[in-house]
Amino acid sequence: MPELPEVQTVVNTIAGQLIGRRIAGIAHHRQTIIHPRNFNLAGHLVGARIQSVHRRAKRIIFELNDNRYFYIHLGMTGHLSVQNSDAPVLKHTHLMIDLAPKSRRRSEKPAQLRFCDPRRFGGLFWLGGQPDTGDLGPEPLTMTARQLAKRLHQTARPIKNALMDQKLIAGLGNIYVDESLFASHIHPRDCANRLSLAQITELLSCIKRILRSAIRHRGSSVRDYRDGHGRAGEYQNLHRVYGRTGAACIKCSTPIQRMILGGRSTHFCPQCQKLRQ
DNA sequence: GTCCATGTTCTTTA
DNA sequence: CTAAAGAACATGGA
Repeated sequence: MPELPEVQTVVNTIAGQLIGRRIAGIAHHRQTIIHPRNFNLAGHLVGARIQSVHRRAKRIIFELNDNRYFYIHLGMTGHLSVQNSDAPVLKHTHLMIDLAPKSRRRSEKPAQLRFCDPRRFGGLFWLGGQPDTGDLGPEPLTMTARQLAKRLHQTARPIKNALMDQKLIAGLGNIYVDESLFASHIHPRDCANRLSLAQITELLSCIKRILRSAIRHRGSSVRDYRDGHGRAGEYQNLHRVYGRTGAACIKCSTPIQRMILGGRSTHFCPQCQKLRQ
């Protein structure tokens, strides 16, 4: 489900409904999606107020009023939304956080933040007082080409694998790496440390343009992804290589090829993205 | 039954 | 030591 644009869109669609609200209770949760295991979630959350909600890489970071933090990762199929407490509970809903009413008006219906995740690759991660776990690379949207070049030149991995590495650059996933490499005419298997500064400058500029456009289009709904209102994104209609195996390249009509790199499907145009090695 | 899936982490292999 | 490759997690759709 979620790469940077999708996670940003979820934040954009739920933050306003959460900020300033007190957590009144935990209605239901499955312990295995809570980290660390056996963490007393209700004991730490109930009574706290949500101060801010923001995105870091693919994580949705919640700041509580007493300077404690946790984040929710959507994994591959996670959905996060604010719903009325009497709304039907979908199968695979693993966490429901009761929100205290915003006002005292009796007409306001009780609401819950709900986390639903069929494959359970996602979860809630308690951070305590330290929001920066130190295991993530820079944000692509604020990174400089020099910064990216320095990091890429330290590894001989294929550029596709390097860009998927959250410690090297944080927030990209399979869709946006493939799309960015196509846009910058770089073969996915080109060695990261053999790319020129000019190529990396172009690559980063494509990454930024594509991510911004994807956020404007509220993410890519290929399969499972929905925003905080349950609404699909639109950027999947603008994919040029991802999921287009065998279809004609939008620039040169050559059939888009698919190969496996880093254990993931990798889509590219063999004509527009020549291997330079 | 088969293969595939927007992610991360751990283990095995080279 | 490094890094590549593979498996694992769990569920569902084509």
